[in-house]
Amino acid sequence: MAPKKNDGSTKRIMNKGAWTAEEDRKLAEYIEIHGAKRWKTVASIAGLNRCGKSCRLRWLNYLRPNIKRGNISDDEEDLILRLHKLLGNRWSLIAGRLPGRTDNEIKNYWNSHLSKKINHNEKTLQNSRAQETATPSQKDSGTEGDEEEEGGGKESVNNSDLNFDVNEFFDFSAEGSYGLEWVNKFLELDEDTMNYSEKVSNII
DNA sequence: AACGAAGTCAACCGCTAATTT
DNA sequence: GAAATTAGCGGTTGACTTCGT
Repeated sequence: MAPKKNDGSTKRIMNKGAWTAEEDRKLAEYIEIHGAKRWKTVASIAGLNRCGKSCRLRWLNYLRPNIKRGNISDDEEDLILRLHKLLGNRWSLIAGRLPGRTDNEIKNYWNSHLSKKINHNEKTLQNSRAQETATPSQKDSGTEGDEEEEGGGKESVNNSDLNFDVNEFFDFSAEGSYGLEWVNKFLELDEDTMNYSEKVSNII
């Protein structure tokens, strides 16, 4: 039998849309006591006429302690750009390396700010390249700038010259540590225009 | 001041993966 | 091992706000 869709197993009409302060309070109170698990029961026991998914999302993106909101710093932006280049649209992984930021926030920030920025940069890059073609020079180093996207989807990074399991390689299970060592290591290497294979062998 | 376009962000949806029974 | 349930992810939507005319 196919798994039931969502958790809307009952015919009850659930609340949708923006959360009220009262709902927030109930949810936070419940989680404080019982912990953040079994979202379906959280919803019913806490007296929230919401589906479990909605509760989970609200907690993770808004009510959870230590959430940073707004004002993404230049450093954070830079990190997002670089991580996205490495990981693609794997927002939760990117968010995991930015303490206090949520995947939803980063995804939104990317879609509304950074993607445009990148498009703009690519255009200017293309223009300058077009001018350079008058004097054909060094071969196009590939990657940089034009790969964008397509990292997401499955659990692997597909670059022209590299295909590996990101989770396996970087051990994202080290939750909470926010260890940025590997990122820094990678990003240092990224400064050069070396290809991914070189990066990996260097990290190893 | 009014109105439409563009931008932003919270929340929902559909799906897969992981876990439990 | 199979089925059911739960958790989590990324894409998308829609309400609200800001900006330009």
